[in-house]
Amino acid sequence: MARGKIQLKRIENPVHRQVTFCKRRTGLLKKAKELSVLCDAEIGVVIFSPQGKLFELATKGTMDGIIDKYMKCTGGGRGSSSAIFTAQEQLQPPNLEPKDEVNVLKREIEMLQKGIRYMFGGGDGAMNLEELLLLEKHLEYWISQIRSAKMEIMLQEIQSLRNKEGVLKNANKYLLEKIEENNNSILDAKFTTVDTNYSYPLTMPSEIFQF
Amino acid sequence: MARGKIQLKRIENPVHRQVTFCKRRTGLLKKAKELSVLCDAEIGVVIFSPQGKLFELATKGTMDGIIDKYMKCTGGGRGSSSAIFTAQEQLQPPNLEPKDEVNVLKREIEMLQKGIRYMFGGGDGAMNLEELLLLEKHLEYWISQIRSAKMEIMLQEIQSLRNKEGVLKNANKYLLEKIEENNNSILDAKFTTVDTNYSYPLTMPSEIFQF
DNA sequence: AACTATTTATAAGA
DNA sequence: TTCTTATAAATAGTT
Repeated sequence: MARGKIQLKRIENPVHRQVTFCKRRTGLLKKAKELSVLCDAEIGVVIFSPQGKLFELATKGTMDGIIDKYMKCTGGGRGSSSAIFTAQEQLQPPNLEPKDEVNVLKREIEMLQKGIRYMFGGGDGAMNLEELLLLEKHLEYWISQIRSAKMEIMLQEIQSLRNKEGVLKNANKYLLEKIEENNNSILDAKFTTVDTNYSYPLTMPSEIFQF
Repeated sequence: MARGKIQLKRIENPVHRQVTFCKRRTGLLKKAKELSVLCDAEIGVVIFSPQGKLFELATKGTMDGIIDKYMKCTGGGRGSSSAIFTAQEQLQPPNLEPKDEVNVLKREIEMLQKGIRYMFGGGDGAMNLEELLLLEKHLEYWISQIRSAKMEIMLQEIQSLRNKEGVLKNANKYLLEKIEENNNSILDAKFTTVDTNYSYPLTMPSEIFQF
Protein backbone atom coordinates (compact mmCIF):
# COMPACT_ATOMS: atom_id res chain seq x y z
CA MET A 1 0.00 0.00 0.00
CA ALA A 2 2.76 2.34 -0.66
CA ARG A 3 5.80 2.74 -2.82
CA GLY A 4 4.49 -0.15 -4.82
CA LYS A 5 1.87 -2.85 -4.68
CA ILE A 6 2.58 -6.13 -2.95
CA GLN A 7 1.45 -9.66 -3.71
CA LEU A 8 -0.87 -11.32 -1.28
CA LYS A 9 1.45 -14.14 -0.34
CA ARG A 10 3.97 -14.92 2.32
CA ILE A 11 6.87 -12.45 2.31
CA GLU A 12 9.95 -14.58 1.86
CA ASN A 13 12.57 -12.09 3.06
CA PRO A 14 12.59 -12.63 6.85
CA VAL A 15 13.63 -9.10 7.76
CA HIS A 16 11.06 -7.61 5.47
CA ARG A 17 8.46 -9.98 6.83
CA GLN A 18 9.22 -9.08 10.42
CA VAL A 19 8.98 -5.36 9.69
CA THR A 20 5.71 -5.78 7.88
CA PHE A 21 4.39 -7.93 10.70
CA CYS A 22 5.14 -5.23 13.21
CA LYS A 23 3.57 -2.46 11.13
CA ARG A 24 0.48 -4.32 10.08
CA ARG A 25 -0.07 -5.78 13.51
CA THR A 26 -0.19 -2.26 14.91
CA GLY A 27 -2.52 -1.23 12.12
CA LEU A 28 -4.84 -4.18 12.64
CA LEU A 29 -5.18 -3.57 16.37
CA LYS A 30 -5.79 0.10 15.76
CA LYS A 31 -8.54 -0.72 13.28
CA ALA A 32 -10.10 -3.13 15.72
CA LYS A 33 -10.12 -0.51 18.46
CA GLU A 34 -11.69 2.02 16.12
CA LEU A 35 -14.40 -0.36 15.01
CA SER A 36 -15.20 -1.14 18.60
CA VAL A 37 -15.45 2.49 19.64
CA LEU A 38 -17.27 3.76 16.60
CA CYS A 39 -19.81 0.98 16.40
CA ASP A 40 -20.05 -0.14 20.01
CA ALA A 41 -18.87 -3.66 19.17
CA GLU A 42 -17.05 -6.08 21.42
CA ILE A 43 -13.93 -7.33 19.69
CA GLY A 44 -11.20 -9.78 20.49
CA VAL A 45 -8.09 -10.17 18.39
CA VAL A 46 -5.42 -12.76 18.96
CA ILE A 47 -2.24 -12.77 16.90
CA PHE A 48 0.51 -15.36 17.07
CA SER A 49 3.74 -14.42 15.38
CA PRO A 50 5.45 -17.20 13.42
CA GLN A 51 7.69 -17.56 16.48
CA GLY A 52 4.64 -18.16 18.61
CA LYS A 53 4.67 -14.84 20.40
CA LEU A 54 1.23 -13.64 21.40
CA PHE A 55 -0.30 -10.25 20.71
CA GLU A 56 -3.84 -9.58 21.76
CA LEU A 57 -6.56 -6.99 22.02
CA ALA A 58 -9.86 -7.21 23.84
CA THR A 59 -12.30 -4.33 23.78
CA LYS A 60 -15.05 -3.94 26.35
CA GLY A 61 -13.77 -6.40 28.91
CA THR A 62 -11.30 -9.22 28.98
CA MET A 63 -10.31 -11.79 26.40
CA ASP A 64 -11.65 -14.51 28.68
CA GLY A 65 -15.01 -12.81 28.65
CA ILE A 66 -14.99 -12.67 24.88
CA ILE A 67 -13.98 -16.31 24.67
CA ASP A 68 -16.82 -17.31 26.98
CA LYS A 69 -19.26 -15.33 24.90
CA TYR A 70 -17.86 -16.93 21.76
CA MET A 71 -18.29 -20.41 23.25
CA LYS A 72 -21.87 -19.68 24.14
CA CYS A 73 -22.56 -18.41 20.64
CA THR A 74 -21.03 -21.38 18.88
CA GLY A 75 -20.79 -24.35 21.21
CA GLY A 76 -24.00 -24.09 23.19
CA GLY A 77 -26.34 -22.33 20.85
CA ARG A 78 -26.61 -25.03 18.22
CA GLY A 79 -25.40 -22.51 15.58
CA SER A 80 -22.37 -24.32 14.18
CA SER A 81 -18.84 -25.00 15.43
CA SER A 82 -18.41 -27.47 18.28
CA ALA A 83 -17.07 -30.67 16.83
CA ILE A 84 -19.38 -32.66 19.01
CA PHE A 85 -22.48 -31.27 17.39
CA THR A 86 -21.36 -31.41 13.82
CA ALA A 87 -19.93 -34.87 14.19
CA GLN A 88 -23.19 -36.40 15.26
CA GLU A 89 -25.16 -34.64 12.59
CA GLN A 90 -22.77 -36.02 10.05
CA LEU A 91 -23.60 -39.55 11.13
CA GLN A 92 -26.84 -39.51 9.21
CA PRO A 93 -25.57 -37.99 5.96
CA PRO A 94 -22.05 -39.34 5.62
CA ASN A 95 -21.36 -37.46 2.42
CA LEU A 96 -18.87 -34.66 2.93
CA GLU A 97 -16.49 -32.57 0.94
CA PRO A 98 -12.92 -33.67 1.63
CA LYS A 99 -12.03 -30.20 2.88
CA ASP A 100 -14.95 -30.12 5.27
CA GLU A 101 -14.07 -33.53 6.54
CA VAL A 102 -10.57 -32.36 7.31
CA ASN A 103 -11.95 -29.44 9.27
CA VAL A 104 -14.34 -31.70 11.12
CA LEU A 105 -11.49 -34.00 12.06
CA LYS A 106 -9.41 -31.08 13.23
CA ARG A 107 -12.20 -29.82 15.41
CA GLU A 108 -12.89 -33.24 16.76
CA ILE A 109 -9.28 -33.64 17.75
CA GLU A 110 -9.20 -30.23 19.33
CA MET A 111 -12.28 -31.02 21.34
CA LEU A 112 -10.90 -34.34 22.45
CA GLN A 113 -7.57 -32.83 23.31
CA LYS A 114 -9.33 -30.19 25.32
CA GLY A 115 -11.14 -32.94 27.13
CA ILE A 116 -7.94 -34.84 27.70
CA ARG A 117 -6.19 -31.76 28.96
CA TYR A 118 -9.05 -31.12 31.27
CA MET A 119 -9.00 -34.60 32.69
CA PHE A 120 -5.30 -35.23 32.88
CA GLY A 121 -3.84 -31.75 32.98
CA GLY A 122 -4.01 -29.40 35.91
CA GLY A 123 -7.68 -28.89 35.22
CA ASP A 124 -6.96 -25.23 34.73
CA GLY A 125 -8.69 -24.58 31.43
CA ALA A 126 -11.68 -26.38 32.84
CA MET A 127 -14.73 -27.15 30.77
CA ASN A 128 -18.12 -25.93 31.86
CA LEU A 129 -21.11 -28.07 32.68
CA GLU A 130 -22.56 -27.76 29.23
CA GLU A 131 -19.34 -28.89 27.59
CA LEU A 132 -19.06 -31.79 29.99
CA LEU A 133 -22.59 -32.92 29.27
CA LEU A 134 -21.85 -32.80 25.58
CA LEU A 135 -18.62 -34.72 25.94
CA GLU A 136 -20.31 -37.33 28.07
CA LYS A 137 -23.08 -37.81 25.56
CA HIS A 138 -20.57 -38.01 22.79
CA LEU A 139 -18.37 -40.53 24.54
CA GLU A 140 -21.36 -42.68 25.42
CA TYR A 141 -22.32 -42.74 21.78
CA TRP A 142 -18.79 -43.71 20.87
CA ILE A 143 -18.75 -46.47 23.42
CA SER A 144 -21.98 -47.89 22.09
CA GLN A 145 -20.52 -47.81 18.60
CA ILE A 146 -17.36 -49.49 19.78
CA ARG A 147 -19.30 -52.12 21.66
CA SER A 148 -21.34 -53.07 18.65
CA ALA A 149 -18.23 -53.18 16.52
CA LYS A 150 -16.58 -55.36 19.13
CA MET A 151 -19.65 -57.58 19.25
CA GLU A 152 -19.67 -58.02 15.53
CA ILE A 153 -16.02 -58.94 15.47
CA MET A 154 -16.48 -61.43 18.28
CA LEU A 155 -19.51 -62.97 16.61
CA GLN A 156 -17.50 -63.35 13.44
CA GLU A 157 -14.75 -64.94 15.46
CA ILE A 158 -17.21 -67.38 17.04
CA GLN A 159 -18.72 -68.24 13.68
CA SER A 160 -15.28 -68.82 12.26
CA LEU A 161 -14.32 -71.05 15.19
CA ARG A 162 -17.52 -73.06 14.79
CA ASN A 163 -16.77 -73.57 11.16
CA LYS A 164 -13.31 -74.73 12.00
CA GLU A 165 -14.71 -77.08 14.59
CA GLY A 166 -17.06 -78.60 12.07
CA VAL A 167 -14.30 -79.11 9.54
CA LEU A 168 -12.05 -80.64 12.12
CA LYS A 169 -14.70 -83.03 13.31
CA ASN A 170 -15.29 -84.18 9.77
CA ALA A 171 -11.58 -84.61 9.26
CA ASN A 172 -11.40 -86.65 12.43
CA LYS A 173 -14.26 -88.83 11.38
CA TYR A 174 -12.67 -89.36 8.00
CA LEU A 175 -9.33 -90.30 9.55
CA LEU A 176 -10.94 -92.70 11.98
CA GLU A 177 -12.69 -94.42 9.12
CA LYS A 178 -9.43 -94.65 7.26
CA ILE A 179 -7.74 -96.27 10.23
CA GLU A 180 -10.59 -98.67 10.63
CA GLU A 181 -10.24 -99.60 6.97
CA ASN A 182 -6.52 -100.10 7.32
CA ASN A 183 -6.97 -102.30 10.34
CA ASN A 184 -9.52 -104.36 8.52
CA SER A 185 -7.20 -104.73 5.52
CA ILE A 186 -4.42 -105.89 7.75
CA LEU A 187 -6.73 -108.33 9.46
CA ASP A 188 -7.93 -109.65 6.16
CA ALA A 189 -4.41 -109.93 4.77
CA LYS A 190 -2.44 -111.34 7.69
CA PHE A 191 -5.00 -112.41 10.20
CA THR A 192 -3.18 -110.39 12.79
CA THR A 193 -4.80 -108.45 15.59
CA VAL A 194 -3.90 -104.83 16.02
CA ASP A 195 -4.67 -102.73 19.02
CA THR A 196 -7.20 -100.10 17.94
CA ASN A 197 -8.17 -99.33 21.44
CA TYR A 198 -6.28 -96.08 21.84
CA SER A 199 -8.33 -92.89 21.66
CA TYR A 200 -7.55 -90.80 18.67
CA PRO A 201 -7.64 -87.08 19.56
CA LEU A 202 -10.92 -85.46 18.67
CA THR A 203 -9.20 -82.18 18.04
CA MET A 204 -5.81 -81.54 16.57
CA PRO A 205 -3.56 -78.53 16.12
CA SER A 206 -5.33 -76.19 13.76
CA GLU A 207 -2.05 -75.45 12.02
CA ILE A 208 -2.53 -78.74 10.26
CA PHE A 209 -5.30 -77.24 8.19
CA GLN A 210 -5.01 -73.92 6.49
CA PHE A 211 -8.12 -71.85 7.13
CA MET B 1 -11.47 8.39 6.37
CA ALA B 2 -12.84 10.03 3.43
CA ARG B 3 -15.02 12.96 2.61
CA GLY B 4 -14.15 14.22 6.04
CA LYS B 5 -12.49 13.17 9.23
CA ILE B 6 -14.49 11.41 11.92
CA GLN B 7 -14.27 11.61 15.67
CA LEU B 8 -13.13 8.51 17.44
CA LYS B 9 -16.27 8.00 19.44
CA ARG B 10 -19.47 6.05 19.21
CA ILE B 11 -21.48 7.00 16.14
CA GLU B 12 -24.85 8.05 17.50
CA ASN B 13 -26.91 7.79 14.31
CA PRO B 14 -27.96 4.09 14.29
CA VAL B 15 -28.20 3.79 10.52
CA HIS B 16 -24.87 5.42 10.05
CA ARG B 17 -23.37 3.24 12.76
CA GLN B 18 -24.69 0.05 11.20
CA VAL B 19 -23.31 0.96 7.80
CA THR B 20 -19.93 1.83 9.24
CA PHE B 21 -19.93 -1.39 11.24
CA CYS B 22 -20.50 -3.39 8.12
CA LYS B 23 -17.82 -1.60 6.12
CA ARG B 24 -15.16 -1.55 8.79
CA ARG B 25 -15.85 -5.11 9.88
CA THR B 26 -15.15 -6.26 6.35
CA GLY B 27 -12.04 -4.12 6.28
CA LEU B 28 -10.77 -5.45 9.59
CA LEU B 29 -11.20 -9.08 8.59
CA LYS B 30 -9.49 -8.39 5.29
CA LYS B 31 -6.55 -6.79 7.08
CA ALA B 32 -6.33 -9.73 9.43
CA LYS B 33 -6.28 -12.20 6.54
CA GLU B 34 -3.58 -10.16 4.80
CA LEU B 35 -1.41 -10.00 7.88
CA SER B 36 -1.74 -13.73 8.34
CA VAL B 37 -0.81 -14.53 4.77
CA LEU B 38 1.98 -11.99 4.39
CA CYS B 39 3.66 -12.70 7.70
CA ASP B 40 2.71 -16.31 8.32
CA ALA B 41 0.91 -15.43 11.55
CA GLU B 42 -1.99 -17.28 13.14
CA ILE B 43 -4.81 -14.88 13.84
CA GLY B 44 -8.19 -15.08 15.44
CA VAL B 45 -10.70 -12.25 15.34
CA VAL B 46 -14.03 -12.27 17.13
CA ILE B 47 -16.50 -9.44 16.65
CA PHE B 48 -19.82 -9.07 18.43
CA SER B 49 -22.18 -6.52 16.96
CA PRO B 50 -24.05 -4.38 19.48
CA GLN B 51 -26.95 -6.76 18.88
CA GLY B 52 -24.77 -9.66 19.91
CA LYS B 53 -24.35 -11.14 16.47
CA LEU B 54 -21.06 -12.95 16.04
CA PHE B 55 -18.53 -12.46 13.26
CA GLU B 56 -15.31 -14.37 13.33
CA LEU B 57 -12.15 -15.16 11.46
CA ALA B 58 -9.57 -17.79 12.20
CA THR B 59 -6.53 -18.20 10.01
CA LYS B 60 -4.47 -21.39 9.97
CA GLY B 61 -6.93 -23.66 11.71
CA THR B 62 -10.02 -23.21 13.79
CA MET B 63 -11.00 -20.64 16.37
CA ASP B 64 -11.06 -23.35 19.01
CA GLY B 65 -7.46 -24.12 18.22
CA ILE B 66 -6.51 -20.48 18.55
CA ILE B 67 -8.36 -20.21 21.83
CA ASP B 68 -6.57 -23.26 23.16
CA LYS B 69 -3.25 -21.83 22.10
CA TYR B 70 -4.17 -18.55 23.71
CA MET B 71 -5.06 -20.31 26.95
CA LYS B 72 -1.73 -22.05 26.97
CA CYS B 73 0.11 -18.80 26.40
CA THR B 74 -1.69 -16.82 29.09
CA GLY B 75 -3.28 -19.11 31.63
CA GLY B 76 0.00 -21.02 31.83
CA GLY B 77 -2.30 -24.02 31.87
CA ARG B 78 0.24 -26.62 33.01
CA GLY B 79 2.05 -28.89 30.61
CA SER B 80 -0.21 -29.32 27.63
CA SER B 81 -2.01 -32.43 26.54
CA SER B 82 -1.38 -36.09 26.89
CA ALA B 83 -2.17 -39.17 24.90
CA ILE B 84 -4.86 -41.72 24.90
CA PHE B 85 -2.63 -44.64 25.57
CA THR B 86 -0.23 -43.11 28.01
CA ALA B 87 -2.79 -40.91 29.69
CA GLN B 88 -3.61 -43.44 32.31
CA GLU B 89 0.00 -44.11 33.04
CA GLN B 90 0.74 -40.44 33.29
CA LEU B 91 -1.78 -40.03 36.02
CA GLN B 92 0.59 -41.72 38.40
CA PRO B 93 3.98 -40.45 37.19
CA PRO B 94 3.41 -37.16 35.35
CA ASN B 95 6.97 -36.73 34.13
CA LEU B 96 7.75 -36.89 30.43
CA GLU B 97 10.47 -35.67 28.12
CA PRO B 98 9.20 -33.00 25.70
CA LYS B 99 10.22 -35.12 22.71
CA ASP B 100 8.39 -38.11 24.05
CA GLU B 101 5.36 -36.01 24.64
CA VAL B 102 5.37 -34.93 21.02
CA ASN B 103 5.50 -38.52 19.89
CA VAL B 104 2.79 -39.46 22.30
CA LEU B 105 0.63 -36.66 20.97
CA LYS B 106 1.19 -37.81 17.43
CA ARG B 107 0.10 -41.30 18.35
CA GLU B 108 -2.88 -39.88 20.13
CA ILE B 109 -3.97 -38.00 17.07
CA GLU B 110 -3.48 -41.05 14.89
CA MET B 111 -5.51 -43.15 17.26
CA LEU B 112 -8.29 -40.62 17.50
CA GLN B 113 -8.35 -40.07 13.78
CA LYS B 114 -8.58 -43.75 13.20
CA GLY B 115 -11.39 -43.99 15.71
CA ILE B 116 -13.22 -41.08 14.21
CA ARG B 117 -12.76 -42.40 10.71
CA TYR B 118 -14.02 -45.72 11.84
CA MET B 119 -17.08 -44.37 13.52
CA PHE B 120 -18.06 -41.56 11.20
CA GLY B 121 -16.44 -42.53 7.98
CA GLY B 122 -17.34 -45.44 5.77
CA GLY B 123 -15.82 -47.78 8.32
CA ASP B 124 -13.22 -48.80 5.80
CA GLY B 125 -10.01 -48.53 7.77
CA ALA B 126 -11.55 -50.57 10.53
CA MET B 127 -9.82 -51.08 13.84
CA ASN B 128 -9.00 -54.52 15.11
CA LEU B 129 -10.37 -56.12 18.24
CA GLU B 130 -7.42 -55.15 20.37
CA GLU B 131 -7.64 -51.50 19.36
CA LEU B 132 -11.35 -51.46 19.97
CA LEU B 133 -10.96 -52.96 23.42
CA LEU B 134 -8.39 -50.31 24.26
CA LEU B 135 -10.55 -47.51 22.95
CA GLU B 136 -13.52 -48.81 24.86
CA LYS B 137 -11.57 -49.05 28.08
CA HIS B 138 -10.23 -45.59 27.57
CA LEU B 139 -13.56 -44.04 26.75
CA GLU B 140 -15.11 -45.66 29.77
CA TYR B 141 -12.44 -44.13 31.92
CA TRP B 142 -13.08 -40.77 30.30
CA ILE B 143 -16.77 -41.03 30.93
CA SER B 144 -16.21 -41.82 34.58
CA GLN B 145 -13.94 -38.81 34.85
CA ILE B 146 -16.47 -36.61 33.13
CA ARG B 147 -19.23 -37.89 35.35
CA SER B 148 -17.37 -37.08 38.51
CA ALA B 149 -16.49 -33.64 37.19
CA LYS B 150 -20.14 -33.10 36.33
CA MET B 151 -21.16 -34.32 39.75
CA GLU B 152 -18.79 -31.95 41.46
CA ILE B 153 -20.06 -29.00 39.49
CA MET B 154 -23.64 -29.91 40.25
CA LEU B 155 -22.92 -30.38 43.93
CA GLN B 156 -21.29 -26.98 44.01
CA GLU B 157 -24.34 -25.56 42.31
CA ILE B 158 -26.60 -27.18 44.89
CA GLN B 159 -24.47 -25.94 47.74
CA SER B 160 -24.54 -22.46 46.32
CA LEU B 161 -28.31 -22.58 45.93
CA ARG B 162 -28.71 -23.81 49.49
CA ASN B 163 -26.61 -20.97 50.74
CA LYS B 164 -28.69 -18.54 48.79
CA GLU B 165 -31.82 -20.12 50.17
CA GLY B 166 -30.55 -19.71 53.71
CA VAL B 167 -29.69 -16.09 53.19
CA LEU B 168 -33.05 -15.41 51.61
CA LYS B 169 -34.91 -17.10 54.43
CA ASN B 170 -33.04 -15.03 56.97
CA ALA B 171 -33.78 -11.92 54.98
CA ASN B 172 -37.42 -12.90 54.91
CA LYS B 173 -37.49 -13.48 58.61
CA TYR B 174 -35.86 -10.15 59.23
CA LEU B 175 -38.31 -8.36 57.00
CA LEU B 176 -41.25 -10.05 58.66
CA GLU B 177 -39.99 -8.93 62.05
CA LYS B 178 -39.61 -5.43 60.76
CA ILE B 179 -43.17 -5.42 59.52
CA GLU B 180 -44.36 -6.78 62.83
CA GLU B 181 -42.47 -4.02 64.60
CA ASN B 182 -43.93 -1.40 62.34
CA ASN B 183 -47.41 -2.69 62.94
CA ASN B 184 -46.86 -2.68 66.67
CA SER B 185 -45.55 0.86 66.53
CA ILE B 186 -48.58 1.92 64.64
CA LEU B 187 -50.78 0.12 67.13
CA ASP B 188 -49.00 1.70 70.01
CA ALA B 189 -49.07 5.12 68.50
CA LYS B 190 -52.58 5.23 67.13
CA PHE B 191 -54.37 2.26 68.66
CA THR B 192 -55.29 1.23 65.17
CA THR B 193 -55.46 -2.34 63.85
CA VAL B 194 -53.59 -3.22 60.73
CA ASP B 195 -54.11 -6.27 58.63
CA THR B 196 -50.93 -8.40 58.93
CA ASN B 197 -52.66 -11.44 57.64
CA TYR B 198 -51.28 -11.42 54.16
CA SER B 199 -48.56 -13.95 53.38
CA TYR B 200 -45.23 -12.40 52.68
CA PRO B 201 -43.42 -14.24 49.91
CA LEU B 202 -40.94 -16.68 51.28
CA THR B 203 -38.65 -16.10 48.35
CA MET B 204 -37.84 -12.90 46.57
CA PRO B 205 -35.99 -11.94 43.41
CA SER B 206 -32.37 -12.76 43.99
CA GLU B 207 -31.37 -9.48 42.37
CA ILE B 208 -32.17 -7.88 45.70
CA PHE B 209 -29.07 -9.43 47.17
CA GLN B 210 -25.77 -9.45 45.42
CA PHE B 211 -24.21 -12.87 45.50
C1' DA C 1 -24.78 -1.23 -3.37
C1' DA C 2 -21.82 2.15 -6.10
C1' DC C 3 -19.21 6.17 -6.41
C1' DT C 4 -15.23 9.33 -5.13
C1' DA C 5 -12.95 12.78 -2.48
C1' DT C 6 -10.21 12.26 1.22
C1' DT C 7 -8.10 10.21 4.94
C1' DT C 8 -5.33 6.43 6.50
C1' DA C 9 -2.21 2.77 6.19
C1' DT C 10 1.96 1.28 4.78
C1' DA C 11 6.25 -0.26 1.51
C1' DA C 12 10.55 1.11 0.79
C1' DG C 13 14.39 3.50 2.17
C1' DA C 14 17.27 5.56 5.77
C1' DT D 1 12.29 -0.26 16.14
C1' DT D 2 11.33 4.53 14.34
C1' DC D 3 10.93 8.31 10.87
C1' DT D 4 9.91 9.85 6.23
C1' DT D 5 7.39 10.00 2.10
C1' DA D 6 5.31 8.40 -2.10
C1' DT D 7 1.67 5.70 -3.04
C1' DA D 8 -1.89 2.05 -2.31
C1' DA D 9 -6.10 1.09 0.35
C1' DA D 10 -9.90 2.11 3.08
C1' DT D 11 -13.77 4.49 3.79
C1' DA D 12 -17.27 8.85 5.03
C1' DG D 13 -20.51 11.04 2.90
C1' DT D 14 -23.35 11.04 -0.91
C1' DT D 15 -26.28 9.21 -4.72
